[in-house]
Amino acid sequence: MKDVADHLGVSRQLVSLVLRDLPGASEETRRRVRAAAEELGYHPDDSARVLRGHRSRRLGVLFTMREPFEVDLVEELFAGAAERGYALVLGPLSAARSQRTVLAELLGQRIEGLLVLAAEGGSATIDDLPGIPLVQLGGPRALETADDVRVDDTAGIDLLVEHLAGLGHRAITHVSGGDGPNARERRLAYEAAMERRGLALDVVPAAFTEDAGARAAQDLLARKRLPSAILAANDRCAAGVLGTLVRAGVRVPADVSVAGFDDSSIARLPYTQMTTVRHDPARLAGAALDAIVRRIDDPDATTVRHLEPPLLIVRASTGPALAR
Amino acid sequence: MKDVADHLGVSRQLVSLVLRDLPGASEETRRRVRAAAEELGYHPDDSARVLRGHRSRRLGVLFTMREPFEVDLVEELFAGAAERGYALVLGPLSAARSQRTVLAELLGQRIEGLLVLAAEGGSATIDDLPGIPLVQLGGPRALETADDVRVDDTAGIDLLVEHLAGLGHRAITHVSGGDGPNARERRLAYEAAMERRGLALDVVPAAFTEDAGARAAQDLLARKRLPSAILAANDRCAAGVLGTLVRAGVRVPADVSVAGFDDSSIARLPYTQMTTVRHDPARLAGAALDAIVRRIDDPDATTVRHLEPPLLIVRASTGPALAR
DNA sequence: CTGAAAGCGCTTACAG
DNA sequence: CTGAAAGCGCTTACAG
Repeated sequence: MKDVADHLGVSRQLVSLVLRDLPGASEETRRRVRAAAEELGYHPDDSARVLRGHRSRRLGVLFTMREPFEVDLVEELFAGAAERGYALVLGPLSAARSQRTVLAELLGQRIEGLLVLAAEGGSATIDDLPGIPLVQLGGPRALETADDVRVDDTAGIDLLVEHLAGLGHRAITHVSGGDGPNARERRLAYEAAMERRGLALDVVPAAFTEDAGARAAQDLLARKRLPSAILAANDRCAAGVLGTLVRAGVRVPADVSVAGFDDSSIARLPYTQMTTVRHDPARLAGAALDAIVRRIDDPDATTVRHLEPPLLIVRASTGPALAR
Repeated sequence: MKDVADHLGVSRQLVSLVLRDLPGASEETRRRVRAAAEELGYHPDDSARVLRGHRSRRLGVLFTMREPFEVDLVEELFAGAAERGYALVLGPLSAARSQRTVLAELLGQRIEGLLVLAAEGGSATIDDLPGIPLVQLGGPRALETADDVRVDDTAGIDLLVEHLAGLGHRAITHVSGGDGPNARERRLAYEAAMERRGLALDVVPAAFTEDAGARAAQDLLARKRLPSAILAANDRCAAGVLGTLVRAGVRVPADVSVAGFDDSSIARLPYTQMTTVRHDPARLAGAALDAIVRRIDDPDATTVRHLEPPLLIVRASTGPALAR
């Protein structure tokens, strides 16, 4: 910073002012300072800024890079955090990097709040968080006291059952998410929606992965008769079901309709064209950021529970039921 | 740190010593210090450490979270960097975050070296890097002077053509990666391998995505006659080809064999079972880290060019050619 | 706008 | 092992 200041013959705090967009410098001076910083390849040292300022203006994000929908959310969080004057510190979880390890790294970075997306990570050990605010974005609702932003699972499943029943389907099987996050809510919503219509329940336990969907489809293929429609716990699972059925010579949707949940990129592929339910990652990210900023500003604010309404997306993987 | 020291009645630098695993404290003392740090929920401030030390021991990574193989590499980089005493600072690229923006963030974190994975990002503007070492890990070879670690594309394509020709295939179509990174190398390798065997070339330009593979498959389906085998530029593209063919009623591999490149998770799905070529992400990550650490320690070291040999993985998407 | 000063939480070096 | 000191690159507050 001194180099930039000396280069222009101005003071260091003038440079500091300009680069932080604070008032106290003319337009002309700002332009010159910015040009000089650019020319000298100067980048302010984040460590020094954080160390000196009483606030880091950093938010930590616990998530899984392998989950496409979590990556969608993180992209939106980047944009939303910047708008609100915060930087994001990524804490990607994996088999080799436990929640504990990643959390220690984030705390070493002096984050002011934590966004927990990590569906699989579970928030089990998160209670030893040293008093910084935490917002759960989807995933298991581990902390009753934390702010919480998530999709309305029940409404989403209702939309899908309504859609399938409207197409004349009565034998609708749910390939569930097993023990996964939100799996229970979705299964219960399926059961309630079916019972409300007087339709028989059929649940095949699986998980939120293509592999689990493929295994469930094999189980269904081994039966005397396939269901008329299959409602999978999420898109990845639905893709496993669909891929396996198609390779076994079953026509989708002529023989069986298949629907997913999430509207992730996998649902939009030309050979998938999956009917599903969309929840807008930008809206979810915005709600989560609003919640955490609010909590940082006022630790005693009342707890937020945001339920995002889903939207039905009808594509080519569902069609009218066969009369039989 | 002072709190921890006072809690035990020891000095601050004793605590500092122990937490950095330096010599100068007894085992018993180390145990007590660690226990007290744990109890008080103390996490050393990374900003202070970096600011004070003359080295950050941080490495930046430019990559794309949506590319499964890049995520595989990043996971391995985390482990490898820790072994070598470095921390990773992630710089995920996306439509909303340009290379310039992300690079500025990484430089603000005082990274000592940069690993560029970002296949799509291109290293176009990277020449304005202020003198920190850069290693390219796959992707376009933008900087002739930089260390470079990548898969041996030519050897990989050779293995696949050899495999298909050995199964009796003669009409082998290459669905290419178009303008994508490494696409040209792979296409040239295909052409050379085919010509060496006296086989006719057939290249359908596409890209490294499922969508592009699906479009290419539609083009092939519109022809009077399908090729006997299809060699796609990568697994994602091959999955698009395979998914589209299967939905059109083509049997794989009975009617057409399909092969990919990368051995990403998509190739291992039960309804894909793709023959492909594997390059070990752990080995690639290790080579890239060795290169960057070497370059940090000795900026004048000779340029590294690491070509990782690939391994043929035969699965169920390829089979004997039909006699016709 | 400038100039001089303090201080964030550490690490480093040194005398004891 | 302790104690006292310096300093990393900034931000903040203040008198001019």
